[in-house]
Amino acid sequence: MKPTIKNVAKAAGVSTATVSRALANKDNLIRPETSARVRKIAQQMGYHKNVAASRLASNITKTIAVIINYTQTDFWQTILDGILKRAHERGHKVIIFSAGEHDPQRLNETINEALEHQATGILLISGRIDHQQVNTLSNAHTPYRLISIYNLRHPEHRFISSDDVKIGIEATNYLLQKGHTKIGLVGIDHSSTGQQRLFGYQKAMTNAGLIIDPGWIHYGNYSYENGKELFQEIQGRGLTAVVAGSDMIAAGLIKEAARNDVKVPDQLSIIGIDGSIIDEIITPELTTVNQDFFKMGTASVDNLLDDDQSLFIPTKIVERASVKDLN
Amino acid sequence: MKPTIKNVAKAAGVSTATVSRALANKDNLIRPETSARVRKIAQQMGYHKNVAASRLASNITKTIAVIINYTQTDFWQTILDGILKRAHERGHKVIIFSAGEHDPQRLNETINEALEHQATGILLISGRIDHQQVNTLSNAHTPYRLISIYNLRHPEHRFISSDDVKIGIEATNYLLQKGHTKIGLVGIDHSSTGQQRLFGYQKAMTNAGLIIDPGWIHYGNYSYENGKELFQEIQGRGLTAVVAGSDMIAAGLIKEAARNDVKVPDQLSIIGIDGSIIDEIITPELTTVNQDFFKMGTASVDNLLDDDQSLFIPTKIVERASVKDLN
DNA sequence: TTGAAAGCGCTAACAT
DNA sequence: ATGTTAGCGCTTTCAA
Repeated sequence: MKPTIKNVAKAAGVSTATVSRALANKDNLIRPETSARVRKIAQQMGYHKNVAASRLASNITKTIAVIINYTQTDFWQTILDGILKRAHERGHKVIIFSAGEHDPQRLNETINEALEHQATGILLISGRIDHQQVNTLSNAHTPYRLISIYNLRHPEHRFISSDDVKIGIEATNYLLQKGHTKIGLVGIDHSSTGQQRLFGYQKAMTNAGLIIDPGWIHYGNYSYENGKELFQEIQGRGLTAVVAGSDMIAAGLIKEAARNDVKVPDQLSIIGIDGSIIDEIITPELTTVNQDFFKMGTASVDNLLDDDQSLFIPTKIVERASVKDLN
Repeated sequence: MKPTIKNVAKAAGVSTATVSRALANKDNLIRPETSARVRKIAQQMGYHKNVAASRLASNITKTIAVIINYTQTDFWQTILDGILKRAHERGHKVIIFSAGEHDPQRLNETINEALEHQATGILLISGRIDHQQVNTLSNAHTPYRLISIYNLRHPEHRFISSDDVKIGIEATNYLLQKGHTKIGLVGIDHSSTGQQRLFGYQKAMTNAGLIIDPGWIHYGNYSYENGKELFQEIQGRGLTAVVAGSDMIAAGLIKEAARNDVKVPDQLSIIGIDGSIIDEIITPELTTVNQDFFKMGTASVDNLLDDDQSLFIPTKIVERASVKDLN
């Protein structure tokens, strides 16, 4: 049986209150010698406080629950880094719940688990979420923020995200400025993020007076494998440039292009949205648009704890999106 | 104020016991209509059970705590995947604690946090750990397993790991069979893992009757950046082949080799230990030794819950370590 | 099938 | 500086 505060109290010949004080380092409420002695005994017994009981009694948690609904991409890893750092700075613990891979049912369960933990607040990192799930969150009495997903028609759901419409516009404009007119969009998904990027792409093309051939747009799941698969879709359509929905899609496209003797960027320019740690590793030809994911993490913590409004993390795409020697 | 079970009970005109039964789906102890009615009311109120109180009262958790002490490499991600899958299959929740990056102090705190959570057991994924930390774990009254780190001199500390000595031997043998005699070992660290790999390398070289020049061995931290830095260390030593301590190290070496007009594998053969998702992406020249990290995750859960002995995850290095067109 | 009540391990007044 | 005690919100006998 695990030792409880009572066992420690008895072993030390003091009351449970004294043990509690000693372990909580309430130095002004306890004699240093007593405190030290109690702590030593507790350690010897291998005692660790029962956080459930502690929380129940004190009603304070200082814990941020993070839900990761992760996909093939690893963009959440850097976000999590940012969250961990800032949360630690602000004296909060972070507890992470994983909701499997794109499984709505499990995401639902996981949201409930997180809610049950009575955390200070919940951060949900997800590429996709449905109505019911957001409802569960908003009906509960726990502050939450959606990271990297938003719907401007529902301003009541606070979010922290990159401005995907802007990203779509800027990535497309970048290629337009290089003189391209037949530009494809490959590998976006049907979620909020994908749709906003699509919207940005359409806006930029239309602004430039260009007509988009529906065959220039191909959906996917942001993964490397999918990038490879999608390469054949853009063949034989006269495209000279492609906006890839993610850096992994771009990597897959480039890989397949090489296999098919299509020279990048001479015959086909590819610009990838979303940078990650593999930026430079993937291939020398590709440098990706790097959203400041880390900052997204820190901002999320601040936004949640300070109860601020929704926030777009500015991304300086064009400056960073240097596809080297592109045409 | 968040609704409690009392509020729900009052709203439904029943006792708290009935609410508890309804929410726990104890179908044989409650009339279906009552149960349904109570659950509906609870949902309308946005009620979520307080998991702290629940655990305190029932004294069951069915939760596995995972501590990630992550480093520059991302090998833990696949392990975590395996853990999540198996834990879910076995009806356990997983709660993840992050211990920052190679910070002994924080790792210590995090171990304590995990211990306080009264989980069924603790899985610690780490490349390095010191004596004090393992002590904390073993003195507490919670089962634990060390993942990917072990010390054969301390059989009391259960682990799940690849057999790094064997990996070192096989990777070196692979190059020996190709006819290399001047083989370096680059990027291993001073931890258990690194030392076992070094031991394997030494054993293989000695077995082959070769003398190791101390200048052939270079320590590092398994990261891509470090791989690039270490390239200069192996220059001008007459090496024809290198065992890289990790796939990221190998990627860094290859990148720098290219910058220095050293042809891989014609002038220098590089074999990387540890595969990860970036296997194929990094460069066509490199395919890495892929330890079955996912299996390591699932095995860890089983091993912990079934209270089995320590376990080496078999790795079929040679079959997988095809460095294409190498020499 | 439901309710009353004890108690899980801890914290925080309040008392001494 | 330390002890006593009343809960925190829930589950679980035991009774009805």
